[in-house]
Amino acid sequence: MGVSLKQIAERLNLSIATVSWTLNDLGDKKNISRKTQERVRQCAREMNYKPNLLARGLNTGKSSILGLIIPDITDAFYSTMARRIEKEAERAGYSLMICNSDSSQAQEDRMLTMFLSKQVDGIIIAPTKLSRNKILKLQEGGYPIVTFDRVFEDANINSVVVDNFEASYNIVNSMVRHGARHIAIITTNQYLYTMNLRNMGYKAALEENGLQVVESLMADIPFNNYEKNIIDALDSIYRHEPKVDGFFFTTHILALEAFRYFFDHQININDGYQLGCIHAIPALRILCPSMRIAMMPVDEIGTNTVRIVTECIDTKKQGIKRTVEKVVCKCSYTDADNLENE
Amino acid sequence: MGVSLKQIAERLNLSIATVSWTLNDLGDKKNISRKTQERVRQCAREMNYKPNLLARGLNTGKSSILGLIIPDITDAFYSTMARRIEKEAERAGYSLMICNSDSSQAQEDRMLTMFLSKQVDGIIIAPTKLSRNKILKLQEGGYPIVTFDRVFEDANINSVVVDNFEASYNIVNSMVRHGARHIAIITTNQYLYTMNLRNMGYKAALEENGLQVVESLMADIPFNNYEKNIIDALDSIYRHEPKVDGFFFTTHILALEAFRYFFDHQININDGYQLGCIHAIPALRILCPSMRIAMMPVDEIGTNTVRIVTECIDTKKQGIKRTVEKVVCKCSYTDADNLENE
DNA sequence: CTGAAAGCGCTTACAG
DNA sequence: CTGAAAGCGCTTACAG
Repeated sequence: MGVSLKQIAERLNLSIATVSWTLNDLGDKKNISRKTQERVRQCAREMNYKPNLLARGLNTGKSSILGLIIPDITDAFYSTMARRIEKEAERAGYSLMICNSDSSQAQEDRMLTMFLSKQVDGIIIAPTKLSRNKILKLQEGGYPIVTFDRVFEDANINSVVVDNFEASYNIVNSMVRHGARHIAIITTNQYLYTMNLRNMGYKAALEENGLQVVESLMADIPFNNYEKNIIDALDSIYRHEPKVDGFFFTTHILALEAFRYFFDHQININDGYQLGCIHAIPALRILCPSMRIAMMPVDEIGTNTVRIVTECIDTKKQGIKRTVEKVVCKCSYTDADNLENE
Repeated sequence: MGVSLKQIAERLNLSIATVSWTLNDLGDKKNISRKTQERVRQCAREMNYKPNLLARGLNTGKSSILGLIIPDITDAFYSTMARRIEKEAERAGYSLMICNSDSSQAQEDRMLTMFLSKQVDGIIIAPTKLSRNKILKLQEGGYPIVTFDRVFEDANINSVVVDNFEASYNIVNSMVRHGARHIAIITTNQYLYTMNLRNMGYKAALEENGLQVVESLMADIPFNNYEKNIIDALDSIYRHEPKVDGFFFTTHILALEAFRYFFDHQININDGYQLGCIHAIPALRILCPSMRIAMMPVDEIGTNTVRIVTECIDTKKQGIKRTVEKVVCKCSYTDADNLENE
């Protein structure tokens, strides 16, 4: 094991308290002589002292760790989110534990209990639908927790949300205005509230523009084995709706996968189609520079989730905290402007 | 705070020890009556008892946490590695803390000390060159630590390595055999041993095939602001070596970025060029289906890093542990065969 | 069959 | 100016 306060204290013939106070910069406040403080610091350096955070945590009841639960770190959206949240957490004096839930409730449950056992000070989570009750109970018990991305319909849970309806509406509306008449929508995990909103935004935009909502243009892809499922879905769309002239992808993962399909089937998607996507990864800018994109505000979401959870930790005050972040809808990946200004 | 063993013990009029043993499945061994055990379990369930892992860790000297330090979780290679390692760690009974080092030694240092303070049981790290001494010292002190990906030249540190020289050699050799005569190589962080090996593999393949190593075909991109730097580098290559007919990318990040350049400059890279890349992401299969790829064995690396670090934890025995994993060099992304069988 | 007690390495009132 | 001591919530010899 490492060096303990006790060892330093013994070496210097001081009490553990004196050493602890000095090393925690309470020396002046505790009226410990500058000379003693210097001796302590010197000795700690020599012995390469590192505080045992388990002991400290046990004592203070704080671990200085925040827990993050996301569906899948290999999803570029979540990895950038994780990075951002790590940075914010660090600034607030916390380190971050990241766990994947695989979008499975069982797994999410296990991560949640593990975090609680580890005495994590607060939890940030992009939850599956089914965890709602558990999360709600935690929050009601005064536990600092905040949801993002896959938030719930009701407003009783701390959350950082985004207007998914509006984002979808704006994208699809713009596609129509630029000439698309038969726009397909590709969703997955339709049961998620978030996804549902995107679906509704799509429908609203069509109806607003006097276009029909056509069932066979709407594909919901089971996320399990989506690589195969999307092929079937696109096949079906082309079979039933050969005049399809637009695709609205509700996640960048499906968009990328669709491009594989277009490529394999030698469909020149950059000609005669309007495309739109919720969020995007850099590769998409190369594959389809003209795609309309509703970019998730990663920075704002990151900042606010951490802010909310730390606020919950600091002030034990109740009350639901919820912020709504602006999605930037752009005409293309590189475009700086917001679509709404069209 | 949560429920403690003490509270359960008081409620049931038992000792803390009895409760602890029962809940840790030592009841039978300790000859605690089945009836008592049942009462304890029942009560724990009712009170929603969750063990405080800080306390347990402080006591046992084990945190059951492994630390992972990687340069950047948004890099697809590292995120898949992290996922894999998390899974393996879990199977071995550990949870994983992931930290980004940003390839900065200062940051890496801080993460390392943080992990030690948190009493992490072992560390897996893709290190920057400069951390060598620190890591070596830790290992010599008996601390379980293993490196991967960015390993060091000497063999004194536990590591899971890959034959970067051979991988590069095979890729470039195949490019030449398929007709390329002026192959550019794009590197970054050339100072890393790993990168250096890739560079040497490239040179060896050229020389073996009677081709000259041309300085102006070799671009080393400073990773800071690589998006801009690669543009300058490619500009320079096309200026000095207009006959360039092949590109060997030493990382998939640079490859993707180069495709942006090719696209912006309307260079049809799928015609008249031989391409090769170390590792790849799915988008590349769409952008350039004919690219030769040396795929990093993510699963094997993940399995072995965890195996080595847990072995170090379990058996305190010394001795350097090192494994060399096979890189699969393929003719194209979807190709199943190994290039060597050509 | 079960308990009393020490100890893991800290922090922090309390005391002088 | 500094110390003795309790306690955070566990585990685990030791004892009966």
